Amino acid sequence: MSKSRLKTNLEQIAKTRFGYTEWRPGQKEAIQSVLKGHDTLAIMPTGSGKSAIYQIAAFVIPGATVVISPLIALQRDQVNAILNQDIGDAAVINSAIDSSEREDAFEQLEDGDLEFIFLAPEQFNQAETLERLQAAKPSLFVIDEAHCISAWGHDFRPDYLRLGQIIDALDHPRILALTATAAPPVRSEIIERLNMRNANVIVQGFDRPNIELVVERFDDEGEKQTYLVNQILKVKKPGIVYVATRKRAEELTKQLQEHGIKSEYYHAGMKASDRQETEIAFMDDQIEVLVATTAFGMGVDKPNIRFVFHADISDSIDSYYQEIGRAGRDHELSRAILFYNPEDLNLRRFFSSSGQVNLADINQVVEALQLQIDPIAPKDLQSQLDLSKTKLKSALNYLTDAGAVENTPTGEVKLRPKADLDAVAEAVLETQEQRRQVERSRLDMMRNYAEIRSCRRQYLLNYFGEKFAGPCTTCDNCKASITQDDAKTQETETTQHQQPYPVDSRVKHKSWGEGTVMRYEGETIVVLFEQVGYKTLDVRTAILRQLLQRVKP
DNA sequence: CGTTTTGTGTGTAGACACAAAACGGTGCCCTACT
Repeated sequence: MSKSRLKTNLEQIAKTRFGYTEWRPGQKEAIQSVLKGHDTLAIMPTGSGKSAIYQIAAFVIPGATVVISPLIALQRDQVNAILNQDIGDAAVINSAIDSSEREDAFEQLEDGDLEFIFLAPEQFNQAETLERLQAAKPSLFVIDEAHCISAWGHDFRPDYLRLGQIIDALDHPRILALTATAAPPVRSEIIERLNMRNANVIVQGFDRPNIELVVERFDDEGEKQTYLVNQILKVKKPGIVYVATRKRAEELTKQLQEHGIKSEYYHAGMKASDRQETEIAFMDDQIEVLVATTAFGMGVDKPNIRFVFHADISDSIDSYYQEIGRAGRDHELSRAILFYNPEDLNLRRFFSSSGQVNLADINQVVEALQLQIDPIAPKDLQSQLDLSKTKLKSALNYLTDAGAVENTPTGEVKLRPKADLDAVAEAVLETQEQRRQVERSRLDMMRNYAEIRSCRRQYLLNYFGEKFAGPCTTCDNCKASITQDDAKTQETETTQHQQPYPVDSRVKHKSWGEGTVMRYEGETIVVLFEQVGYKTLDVRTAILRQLLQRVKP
């Protein structure tokens, strides 16, 4: 197929099947990358037609398409969207699907009558799922919301880290990973964990200039709450307030209702039916202010959200940007205010170190594995242990990374014969400690955002690897400095500071080990070290004291 | 780390002080019970 024919075909398909009159930025590029045979990671904002990328690619490439999606509700939405178009049949596989429907879906997939099959990574805990997909020989493997690999894979949903093995066991169909938000280190992890080959990364602009960025700082929790409620009363609605706990969600909602605001809360402790009802009411403009934990938001694309407030700080810039990005999809002016009390960092620190495995957990798993001659399924192993399913899986992932455990494609595990088990346990704990450090440093980056005096938009965009010199004129810091007339000269100076270590180059620090230069912030340089996470150094000191050495990659 | 719940001691009835322990966020899945 010649290039021009491919182009014409794509345009025709987009027009006739999807009703597209023109491409949105990055869409065609991503589709062409997949069609040319590249494993592709596409990072594009929600509402920019990410779904159409895999739908069109799947339509053009012969053979079935597997779509991994984290939430059953999202899977349902996607299937419905496909069934409303004339691009093939689609089905969902999950625990609510009974065995005959499941059987039908697999058979149709194998016979070529089903183009799309949607499932969560946990489905591969049943060996049958992989076997049936192997028989269907899918040609395209899509991972929607791919940042979940990095965000959830290490503790909360460890099956996300096994997707690479699944892909290999399927003889490596083309991979298409999609997400709205992924900073450079997250991108690398997605590529690595999925065993992507010849990977193409397509990134669309991150800037959302219609969202005003503001941080209000408090040292007294009571003052913060009062001010927050006042701001909610004043601001244009509808909007979302993110809080850290379920209890705060319920309390704040009650308070807002007493002020006559149409407010409801949303968190994972609610009945599924109530959650759904609340979400629909919010989408339908029947709720003015939704107070929610992080449970709310994935897949939500409501155009007229006028504000996203954070009553408690997020655990990372990644989470924060994703959450505020739900505001102003209609490109109208919207506000993102972070109500910052440094004490709130403690709860985030607690969350980021929970769910870890300790030495006793690891020993338990290793000892149980030593008694096994044949590979065993984790769920059979669990009955012999005093560990939650998630912790066991997480421990097994760490043991696999340390080279002590071998995984069969169907997910059974076996101890490697010659492993030095004490050394392995130590290595696992060290890897985990490194991860904890990196998580901490991600929270530090979030704290920096809250405390920074320069352009907040510049800080956010640079975090995602996008060049933006600032000032933006719509964040609180830029607005404050416009009145002071030195703002502009200051900014010019910052951008002209010396940058002796190129961005993306490798450097070595004598106590922090090796890392990658992420960005410059004024007179400081930010490096992401594998072992200790993000660190900010003064550029001049770094040079004078030779703190950083350049390393060849 | 901070807040809330549960447990202990006192000294004989109920309450009160204090200490210790538990809890705090994201969702698949699957099993046992209505």
